[in-house]
Amino acid sequence: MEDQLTKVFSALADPTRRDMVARLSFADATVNELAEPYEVSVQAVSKHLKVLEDSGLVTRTRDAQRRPVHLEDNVFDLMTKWIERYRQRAEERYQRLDAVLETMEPTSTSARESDTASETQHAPTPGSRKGA
Amino acid sequence: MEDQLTKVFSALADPTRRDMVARLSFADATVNELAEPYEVSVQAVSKHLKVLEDSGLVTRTRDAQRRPVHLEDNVFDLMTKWIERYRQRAEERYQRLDAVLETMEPTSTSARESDTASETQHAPTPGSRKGA
DNA sequence: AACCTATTCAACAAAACGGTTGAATACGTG
DNA sequence: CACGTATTCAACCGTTTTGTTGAATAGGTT
Repeated sequence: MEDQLTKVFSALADPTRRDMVARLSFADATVNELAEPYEVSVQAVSKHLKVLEDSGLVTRTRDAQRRPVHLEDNVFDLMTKWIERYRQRAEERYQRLDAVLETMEPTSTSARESDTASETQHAPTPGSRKGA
Repeated sequence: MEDQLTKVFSALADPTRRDMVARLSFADATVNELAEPYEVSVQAVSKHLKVLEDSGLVTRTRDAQRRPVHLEDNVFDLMTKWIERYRQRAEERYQRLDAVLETMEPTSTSARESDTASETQHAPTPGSRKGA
């Protein structure tokens, strides 16, 4: 898993991790502090933190044997930009009312221009392949 | 996995799925159309679609033996709301400059009010438990 | 030095994920 | 009706994820 967008989205795809982010939005915290309210081991929380860190959502500084975790707000923009881009496009399309029609009979208006759509990598090169 | 937020985030945590959403923002498409550019089987794409559908990001109508997929823009708001909420809070905190200090010595200003943080469910009740 | 605390590393297991192939099912058409 | 196309279901498989426990590392404290 390379790209940051994937990392950020998967990082937030976990309720515990989202809750940690929520709490970190108020104040930095140590691993132990963060682990306290959850019913999982500190090690598990440490792993969650690693995921968040790898995604760029949090950073860790050092304070003696403690490693305070800090929420990095800038990464959020990455997501909102992605979301807004397509949400807007979908909305526009809806407003123009083509929506329902263009599925069945491309009316020249749009239909086939999905070229620009691909987010950098078009063929996500998955594992093997059907005829492989 | 119950809550929609989790479903939506995990749905978008996959590059292929994000690309499908991107393409669907231009026009509705059938499973086969969607599968075409990728190097995976149609069945795989069908599965991806199911994930997107379960998350509420897309809906499927019926047109003879075809099942056109339509992007449901409204779900995006769910995410942006969540994101904005905490990004804003983190930003505010940064601007007040408490940020660095409050980790080491709670200066009465804030530090412990993470109560409101928890997103509905505080204890995400994971699998078993350490001492179980 | 001996010890306690904070955090991570390592090995392991169960479950989820993403893909595959083969067989259904649903529907239009010669 | 036989057939072709579109799509899904089912069983299976390798990899990743999430959690556990036990041991290691880092840094204060007495």
